[in-house]
Amino acid sequence: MSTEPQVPAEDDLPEQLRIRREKRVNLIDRGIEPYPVSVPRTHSLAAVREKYKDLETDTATGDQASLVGRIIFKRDTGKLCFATLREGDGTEIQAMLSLDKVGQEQLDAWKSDVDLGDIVSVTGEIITSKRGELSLLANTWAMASKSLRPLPNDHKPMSEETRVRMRYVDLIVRPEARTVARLRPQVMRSLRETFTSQEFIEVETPMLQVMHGGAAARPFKTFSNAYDIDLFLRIAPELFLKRCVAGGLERVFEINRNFRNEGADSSHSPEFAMIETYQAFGDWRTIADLTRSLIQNAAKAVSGSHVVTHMNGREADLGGQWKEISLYDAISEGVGETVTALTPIAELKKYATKLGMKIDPKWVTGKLAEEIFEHVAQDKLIEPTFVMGYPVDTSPLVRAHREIPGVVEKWDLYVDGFELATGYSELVDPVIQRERLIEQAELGAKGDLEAMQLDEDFLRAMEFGMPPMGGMGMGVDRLLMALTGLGIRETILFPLVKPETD
RNA sequence: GGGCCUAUAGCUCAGUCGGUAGAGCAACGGACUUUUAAUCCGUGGGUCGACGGUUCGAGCCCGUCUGGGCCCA
Repeated sequence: MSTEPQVPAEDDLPEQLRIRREKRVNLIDRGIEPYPVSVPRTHSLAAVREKYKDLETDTATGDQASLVGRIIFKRDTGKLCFATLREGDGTEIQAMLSLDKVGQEQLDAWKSDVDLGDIVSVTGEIITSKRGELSLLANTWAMASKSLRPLPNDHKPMSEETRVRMRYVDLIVRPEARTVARLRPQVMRSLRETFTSQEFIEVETPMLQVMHGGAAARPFKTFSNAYDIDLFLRIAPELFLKRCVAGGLERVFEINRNFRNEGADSSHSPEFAMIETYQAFGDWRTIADLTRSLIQNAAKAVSGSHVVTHMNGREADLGGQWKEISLYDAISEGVGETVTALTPIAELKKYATKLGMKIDPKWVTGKLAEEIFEHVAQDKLIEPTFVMGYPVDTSPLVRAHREIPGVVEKWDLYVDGFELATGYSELVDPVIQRERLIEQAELGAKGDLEAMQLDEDFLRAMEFGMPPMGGMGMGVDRLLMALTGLGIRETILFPLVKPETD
């Protein structure tokens, strides 16, 4: 079965598709190339807009230009035709074709050959119209690329499914889609600049891994013919970045794709871009400072200040020092009793039941505590908030808290109610690390599909001596969400969608 | 995994009580030398997601499946 869109036999085509195909054939029959190798273009539309921005109404400049753009608006009248050309950055300029400039033959051809969505080249004089619109008054025109499909209605937004399945059309018709597409590289550049300014170096570690580790998640599995072994698409780069730090690359980061074989919804995608970074001789506090500067600099890069404006108009202030709360204090407040990492699971279950939560019997004590926290507090975590101090049994790669028993030096950063980043004082004791990973392997043997595997090579690296370090992971797509207020499928150009079926 | 909503023209959507399928934009033919979602006259365009069932008759009711969305676990 092909996943290509099926084009039915010619005579079965919907009317509008059939007519456009006939127009293409008609062009060829008249010796006109519908897809020429090149067309005249002397200026970008943006350059013309910039140069003539102060031109008064109804002015003829005498300046000649050849402009190219996609027709997004077209109005044919008897002897004077108007069309709006749009180029990639969204800049638009009007083209005007009048009988006395282009002649009857070219005017008729324009009316019959050109449709909304076609890409055309027009050559003529830069003018402003009687209504003040900056325009090119054509002497001649040429087809640059004939569109065989009608553009969607410009005045009604496309459904979300159509936008995602046909992002190219979304980009043509919706300025916000192009804005978001350009926002991502701005953020990426800002992140790399912040890292570089603090002497972090970017490394690239394997995406195909012999064993999956570094996070609790189900992996995608694949197979190497050459090595005759199963491979996993990585769920996290953590264990390789720590190998780098062991080797003396003291400050490293990686921005790249992770893959998790789990559900997809408005904040989860099976493949997603992730930042991970490790700083030798740092800890969870220094890495929190780094995280804040990464996010605040990104906000400044896209909006000019630490206050970002979401697509729905809401303003979010990401500036200043951020609030810190203790996980167990928040739980205690939520249930009205003192809860610590040492509170027995039976008591936690009692509190959870009283809150009306459904309890998964597979949850360990720490997992239950985290679930209670999310239940009582997540909705309140709108302004940026570091949630400090997580249970040890859900965090096998984190160092024990230097004061609080049963707790590790781990924070989660929440913004707009979702988890944006997580940071640790990393566990570097190879003996304790081995014990924790063996516990994970036992969970895996018992059927926990998210448990980590025992990575002997990683442990060997740690046994050579890893410096104390802080580490952090942050979802790039989620950072985009925090900066724009959009859902994850809007921040990813081509999110995974199930194939269309006929 | 469970619940609810949803699928109709190229796009966005209506469709009442089960009785010949509708609108706007888009398209096609015509008029118009300053239009900005122009206006005016005329025209065409549908396997109503798929498969079954009930019925004299199904876009509508029932079942199954597929895609999409939301909520819950």
